[in-house]
Amino acid sequence: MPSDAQPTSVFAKPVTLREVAADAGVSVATASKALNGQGRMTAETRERIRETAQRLGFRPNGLAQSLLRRRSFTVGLLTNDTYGRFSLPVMSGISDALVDNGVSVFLCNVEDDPRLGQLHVDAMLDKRVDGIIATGKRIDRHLPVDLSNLGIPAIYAFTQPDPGAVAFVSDDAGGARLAVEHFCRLGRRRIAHVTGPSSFAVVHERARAYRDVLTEAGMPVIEPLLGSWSEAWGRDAVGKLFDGESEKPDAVFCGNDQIARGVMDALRERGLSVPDDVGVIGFDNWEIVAEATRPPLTSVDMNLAALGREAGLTLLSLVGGKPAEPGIRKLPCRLVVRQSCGRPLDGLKQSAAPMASA
Amino acid sequence: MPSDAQPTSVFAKPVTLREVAADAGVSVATASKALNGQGRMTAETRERIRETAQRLGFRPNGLAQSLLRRRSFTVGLLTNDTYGRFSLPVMSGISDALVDNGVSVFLCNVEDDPRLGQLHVDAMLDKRVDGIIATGKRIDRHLPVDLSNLGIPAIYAFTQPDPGAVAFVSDDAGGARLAVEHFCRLGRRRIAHVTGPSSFAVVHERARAYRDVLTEAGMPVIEPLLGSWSEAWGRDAVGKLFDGESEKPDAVFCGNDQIARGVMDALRERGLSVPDDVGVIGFDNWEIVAEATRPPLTSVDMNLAALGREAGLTLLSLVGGKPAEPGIRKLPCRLVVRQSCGRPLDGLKQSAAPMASA
DNA sequence: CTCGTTTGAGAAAACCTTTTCCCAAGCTTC
DNA sequence: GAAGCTTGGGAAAAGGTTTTCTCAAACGAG
Repeated sequence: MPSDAQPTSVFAKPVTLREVAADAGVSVATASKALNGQGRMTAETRERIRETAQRLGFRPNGLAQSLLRRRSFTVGLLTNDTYGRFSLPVMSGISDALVDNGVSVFLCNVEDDPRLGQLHVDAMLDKRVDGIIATGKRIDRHLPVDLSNLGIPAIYAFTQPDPGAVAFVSDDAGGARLAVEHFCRLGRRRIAHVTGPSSFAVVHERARAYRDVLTEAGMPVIEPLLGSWSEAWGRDAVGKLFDGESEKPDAVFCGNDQIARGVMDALRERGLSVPDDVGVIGFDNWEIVAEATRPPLTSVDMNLAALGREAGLTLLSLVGGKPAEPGIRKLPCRLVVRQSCGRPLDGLKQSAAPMASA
Repeated sequence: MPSDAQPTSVFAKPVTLREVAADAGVSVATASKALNGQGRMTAETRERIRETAQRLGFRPNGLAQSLLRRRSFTVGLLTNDTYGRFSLPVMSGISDALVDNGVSVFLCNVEDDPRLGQLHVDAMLDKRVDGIIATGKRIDRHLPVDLSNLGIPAIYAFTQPDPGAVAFVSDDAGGARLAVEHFCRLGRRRIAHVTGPSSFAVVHERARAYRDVLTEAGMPVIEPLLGSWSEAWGRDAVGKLFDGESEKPDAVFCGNDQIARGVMDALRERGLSVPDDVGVIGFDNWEIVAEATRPPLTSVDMNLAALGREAGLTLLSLVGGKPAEPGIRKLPCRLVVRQSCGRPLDGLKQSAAPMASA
């Protein structure tokens, strides 16, 4: 004896406002107003309609609403970051910021294929997204799409923007300062920098900050070692830093967590202790890597979720008609301290004496 | 002197079919038919309308179309996989399969929060998605959402389905067989298995396959070592396997790539060579890990993109009204051979002689 | 020359909701 | 008792497209 109160059978046709109105014995106009708290009517009528809607499982058709409001409550997110290492936190931030406003996000991976990019942008335009956010895996490359004359707002997050657009990126120089200054405060005297290839803009930005901090502090600058973003390069770099005749570093600031991991592995294989002999700091705070190193890796976090949130909110206000200052906004990084950078060398070990054991 | 052919100024209101029709001097009905290749009219009329639409930059309003067709060409993807390690390949497969049909994907991270799950499901329902796909980070846990009486088709991909639903998962037992049989073919005689915690169903499934293959081959079974999914556990497990008095393994099949990495690191630290002394195979084929190990890691790939593609296509046919057999479909894994498992021991080293160096 | 058929194109309904305008009934006020 | 106001609610347009009917003109056959 099934209760027939709930008409929700599998694949039932959604119930419309018209049906609710009919059931409650009013017009669709009145029903609409009742459910939206608009118009004037007796409390009794309003309640009866509400109840009917509830009972029937009415749910307003978003497509019809969107059509009328000329607003789909939908945004598109384009990315070329296959692993989602950067995009996913950004996505998550965007989604967080928008879900409360009833806005959903289309995620589209465009690889580096302009055809695919066009395909997805067209699909978004057809679906009348309210705006588009572009994100990527590096700040200095443009996605293979043209978002400049779409008729809807576009925002760039962690990827190279069009000129005149609004963009949010991480403050890489600031992040690098955070790391190097932390080493300084901890009493490290010879700080090296191992980073990625010269073709990345952030490599130069961070290297410059590295130099600046050390120069300001009157400490020796070791020419940054440029290579690839891999563990293998991190291991190689340790050879270059520790094999020569010159004085050995007591700290290494790495361009990403994978390099840091390589550095740490190589140091251990040489019998050097991290953090006692050499402190290590990474970049990206990719937890899956940072928490697997021995000891866990101190790393610069780019606050990508916050960046995504900002981007989402800004897009929303753009959609709402409020103009936004075009240009690139750099959002601060933060240092996530774990154990690879060591604790303050207080008294115990005040002079610059790297390589205690070995 | 700007060319005034293109009316596409920034934030221009989209041009409608009505405007195209007016400009071409026909009715909207005719215009619609002309652009869709429907109806009958002179080739001249059709061409003129097409050209007008082109010139005006007309793009049919998908919302209006969806409203009429009762089909939004949109699907929702729910996941709780924060790192996207499993979800992203699935997502990519789904997207690949659907983009050609003009279908876009809403991605929603529901964490493990029922409130968030409900929120996102409601948003999808409001937006009239044609169907929903649930995916996750493990096969034996259900997402914190109820997809059973939504009135639209739901499919499960790489996550625990509702009873009676359609689901696609990886064939973990098959994947394990692939790995162990590969070791057998390569001539390894003592194959160990280091895997994750007992609370995961796949741990038992794979362990069983491991036992079965060895038993069938008349080879010794070492009781599988259950621990966590971490590198640290992989390193510990090497201690357990190689410290005792019993005969040492010459191969280790690991439950994921991180464990495999830990195993390889520990073996190297003991002076054992991979693959010469001990072969190692991982699971997941997480390239970022598998390609960073020394040497690169042979690993079982669950073909998640293909799984996503299947799920997408099946959902599409469900949406189209074709019924699908409910139940769980296991999709085959494949072995990605790199260097950690070694090459066939041909002649050179036919007897079982592990631990050559040490 | 007339009847029937084909051709080209338009009118209108449908999809579902929101909002503006309008109207009738009841009430107050003088 | 009439004029004006308030109250409760409905009719209709709007949003943009597709599709089914309908219709007039042109054409062919007898």
